[in-house]
Amino acid sequence: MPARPRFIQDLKRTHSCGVLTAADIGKTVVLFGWVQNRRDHGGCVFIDLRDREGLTQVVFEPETDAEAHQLAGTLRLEYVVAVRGEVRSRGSQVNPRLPTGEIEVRATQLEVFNRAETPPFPIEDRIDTAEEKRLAHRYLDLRRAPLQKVLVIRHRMNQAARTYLSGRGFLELETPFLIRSTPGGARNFLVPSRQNPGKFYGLAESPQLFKQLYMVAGFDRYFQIVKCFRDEDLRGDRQPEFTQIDLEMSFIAEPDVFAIVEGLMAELFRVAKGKEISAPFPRLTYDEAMARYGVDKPDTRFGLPLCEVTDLVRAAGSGLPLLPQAVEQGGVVKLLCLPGGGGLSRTELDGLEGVAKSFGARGLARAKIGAGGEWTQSPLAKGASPEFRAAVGERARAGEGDVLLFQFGKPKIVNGVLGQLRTLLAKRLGLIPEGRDDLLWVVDFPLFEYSDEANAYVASHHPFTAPRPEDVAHLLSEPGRVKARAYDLVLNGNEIGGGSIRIHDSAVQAQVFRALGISDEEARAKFGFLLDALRFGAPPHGGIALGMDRLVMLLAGGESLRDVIPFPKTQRGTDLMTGAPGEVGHAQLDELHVAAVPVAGAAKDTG
RNA sequence: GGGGUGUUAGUUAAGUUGGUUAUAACGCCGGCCUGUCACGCCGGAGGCCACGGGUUCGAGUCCCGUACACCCCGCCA
Repeated sequence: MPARPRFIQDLKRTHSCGVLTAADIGKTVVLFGWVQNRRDHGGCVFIDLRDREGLTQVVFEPETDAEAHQLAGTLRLEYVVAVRGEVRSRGSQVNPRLPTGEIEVRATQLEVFNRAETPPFPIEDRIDTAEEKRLAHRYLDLRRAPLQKVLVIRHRMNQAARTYLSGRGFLELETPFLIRSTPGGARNFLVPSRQNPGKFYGLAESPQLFKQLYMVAGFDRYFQIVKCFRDEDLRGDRQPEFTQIDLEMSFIAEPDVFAIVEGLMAELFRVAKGKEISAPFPRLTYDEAMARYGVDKPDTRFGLPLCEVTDLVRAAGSGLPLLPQAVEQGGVVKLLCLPGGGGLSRTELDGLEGVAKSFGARGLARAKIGAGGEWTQSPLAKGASPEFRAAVGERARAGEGDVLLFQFGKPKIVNGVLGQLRTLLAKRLGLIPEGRDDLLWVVDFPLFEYSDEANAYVASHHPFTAPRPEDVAHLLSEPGRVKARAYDLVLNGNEIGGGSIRIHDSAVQAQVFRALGISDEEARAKFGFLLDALRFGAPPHGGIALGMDRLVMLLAGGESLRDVIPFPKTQRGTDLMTGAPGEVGHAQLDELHVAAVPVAGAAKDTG
């Protein structure tokens, strides 16, 4: 009796588990995969075999092959097996929910490559297992089709970006991760240098300076799909290491960057969603965005604009409680008009005050407009004259039954609170149209922002961002009014990219450092290499970086970045699978010339 | 750094006013079953109620603290 052919050595995989159809009936096939499900009828045994492409039903019958049938009885979920058999019609018993539902494979040979312990959670499309448990066994979570689908889309987006940019003269060039720790901006992860006692590398928070140096070196167009590292507190849309599509171009201005990115976004939408988007994208100035939406990344898919009434309050005078005082102190008064009160109950509206406070508000004055234009349920009702109410109503286009939500005080707080309320209410009231995608550019950011904490101006983008030429004269005299040649790309209220035209003139760069309160010596010490580079013939240049993870999340679907990053960290930056970050021994620390300081109140030293 | 929610079997959840042996479903194990695809039927095992204190005759339940996860504010040039 001749030896049976062996799987892998003699019998190669002929098909994946997602492709067989009625057209394949009669073929002998070899499938490899995992046992998704088994239905054992004693006589015949059904197995759903799974690989990354899909599911195929395999049937084992004693009369077809007794040995395979007997072995099939021992199969359990997630066993890794090989099957050889004949593709057969299911006759009238098709499964319309499966792409391969017209056929099944009648097995003539079965081998178990590996058995599996019972998984800690089911390997199914829809599970409600705690994320904590899924992250601890991420390799099992990644077996599930929804995650595999996202990573396939992510692959396509990476491919599309490379193809698109390469086709337009961009070179994919690498930059170091281990760099000099840069002050300001995001906190760097530090890496102690064994060879240089007492010194540290910083992990690059972006390739910013190096891509500029590529421009100085004459590479003209650079791109990279690159990891960035930032040691800041995390959110659902922020991870300590994340990926950017980073690009930089020489001899260009803003419209050139916009055109390239608009084309790139069109490609990404195409491969991720099969959707065509229209370009150019609308442009909104930073000031317009703040005035109308309260944020610099407005979601324009719905209305609910903010409405400023500072001037009306000033004109109305002192009859009103609180408001005029806020205006006198240089504050602003803005409001959000909820048509028909948004259909919210009084209790729900009351609850908004707590929400507003969580966003930094001191309170949330509101007013419901009555039939005669009077204000009710409002602390402002008493002091507001009919004229004031009418003027406010007209400006806010408000009428009977509408509810006005007021904020007054410092613009930053007022805008922040109302801006966040606006998006929250839109979600809660279902105002966001399904399937709509709004892409837009926000431009003319301020070059500097005043930091109360630092008691000084700080760069709002980064210190290498070019000021608008007409503002250069004000750099030192009125830094607050200088606009930057910076731009953000916004998708549905999410910042998905940001960039700028850079400073290519060392004299301007020196002035910016001075405006930021960075002394020549300090600038020399920290960015000497860049200042030098700018003096040796730097071309005009600029670029942008797109947040790849966030893009995948928004285009492929996902609640958080953890759904689109294969091996993500928790909110505290830990990896529940590997246990990173972990403790290291004294010997390792000694070698690095580093000593760990025990945390106050910590349990004990396990060294 | 601050606010909020949660933690009960492998998984998801229930657990009343603090009171007998902590329930259910799915999964798991054993048996039966030749057309299932959420297969079905019979039987069984499985618990440090996150951890540490406290209140009480008695705590899964009440109080305090800790840990972990998630959401939000601050932070993210």
